[in-house]
Amino acid sequence: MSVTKILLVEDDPNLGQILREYLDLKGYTTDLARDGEQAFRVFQQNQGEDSSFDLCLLDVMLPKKDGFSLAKEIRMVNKNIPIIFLTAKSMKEDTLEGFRAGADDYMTKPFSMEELLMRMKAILRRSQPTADATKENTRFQIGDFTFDASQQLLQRLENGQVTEQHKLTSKEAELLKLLSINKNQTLERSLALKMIWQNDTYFNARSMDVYITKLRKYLKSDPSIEIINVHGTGFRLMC
Amino acid sequence: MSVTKILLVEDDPNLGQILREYLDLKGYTTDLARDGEQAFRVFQQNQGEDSSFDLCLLDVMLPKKDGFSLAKEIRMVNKNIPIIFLTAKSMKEDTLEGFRAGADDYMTKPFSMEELLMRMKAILRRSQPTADATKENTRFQIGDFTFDASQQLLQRLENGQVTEQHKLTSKEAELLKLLSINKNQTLERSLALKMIWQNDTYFNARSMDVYITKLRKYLKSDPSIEIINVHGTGFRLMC
DNA sequence: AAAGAATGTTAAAGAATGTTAAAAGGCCAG
DNA sequence: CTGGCCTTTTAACATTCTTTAACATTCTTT
Repeated sequence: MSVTKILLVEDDPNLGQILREYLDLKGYTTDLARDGEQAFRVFQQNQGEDSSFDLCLLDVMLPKKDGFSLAKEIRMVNKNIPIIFLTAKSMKEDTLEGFRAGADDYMTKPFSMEELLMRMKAILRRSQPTADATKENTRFQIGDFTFDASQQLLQRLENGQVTEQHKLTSKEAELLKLLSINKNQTLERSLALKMIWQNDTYFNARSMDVYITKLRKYLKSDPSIEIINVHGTGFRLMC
Repeated sequence: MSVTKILLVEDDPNLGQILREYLDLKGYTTDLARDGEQAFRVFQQNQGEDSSFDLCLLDVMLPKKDGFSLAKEIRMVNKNIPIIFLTAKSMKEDTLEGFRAGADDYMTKPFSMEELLMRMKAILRRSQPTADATKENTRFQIGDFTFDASQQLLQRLENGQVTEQHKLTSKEAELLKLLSINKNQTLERSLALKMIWQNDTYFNARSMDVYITKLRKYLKSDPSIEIINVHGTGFRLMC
């Protein structure tokens, strides 16, 4: 990884183009997306490859999907990637909300491109050493179970012996993966729906409930594992 | 390293004291130095030990040795420690110079302490790979009862035997957790409402009263436990 | 002591979730 | 192309959670 790749998401064509040119001039490779949904598609396509992004610059106000939601989804796929918000709003609530979503920094418009560059460097300097931790984790430990998300395989191991094994369907595996990433934390319903079913509707939500029941059955043999419901919010995998 | 240690360098006694108290309140251990030379001495003395600092907050304008020079010297001793500048000057030249000296961030006075905290957390999260938000304290002792907030499980133990067990709902658990954190202190109604129900309205307050009744029922079997009401203020868990 | 507000308690209503089974959709071998 | 098999969605019914309503009691103020 010699070239640093930036995902820039900005709907203002003017600013987007200028920033892109500036960053390219400074030796970065920049991909520019115009809205939140497009951005997430681009991000996912590049993820895991040799060509995955090193840093995200996200406008907060975007068409189709706002920057904060986008950040949450990106972090779901890659927990470590640095994220900087570009925002016209300077209200405290917003900045705090942004940091909660896992931002590393933010810039309030209008900003100096030099300062942006300095902040990017400060963050990249810190995140480079961990760069290999960026590689996507597809293996999870869940109580006695080992779950390989890419193989969609869930195995129970008791002193080295495989005592139980389930081949999961794609939907089962995707849901269990999201739960595993957020182990011991609440996975928001709407987030899971958008990640797996693409949109949050009543029927998809019911479908998800059916899958929760299935996962509970698979994991039943280890009583220390539980998928608990947080009423009105989502689910939490406890172990 | 369970406690995060901060080196705070600020010559304004007022601001220094306030910041220190705020950070201590938030669970950090803070050392306060008044000038650049003193600061560097304190830093060196703590370096290398188990008790070395995790982050520096440096005022730029300091007696005896300015913040930028101090930062350079500190970086000489420890290349990785995160540094945040506190500056009254907002001129671009200065901020750039600061970043060149190896800053991770800077705050222009006057700033919000909350925002400072958010930025500190963003930086610490990245520099402490082991920081795991899942492992906060969630176990409480309430009379004969043990309450695990993350598992939402309330058990009565009598000489090692579980004689009673309640799986709490999310709302029940959140409320009992707040009460437990403030054990033998008054938990303010409006605080609990904002934390659990997001806003303080008449109906949410009544809902909370219903939950208080439920918790009292769960805890009834140990007469040494009481949830008392402080009229017009809130509730207190006594035991 | 009386009035008004705050709290205590129970029950009912409505919404969310749990679970099972049947229907619909997709894929592949024959 | 077509029947069987697997996956996913929809339907139906059961259960649980939260809020709201209603009425009782307690507290504070006057």
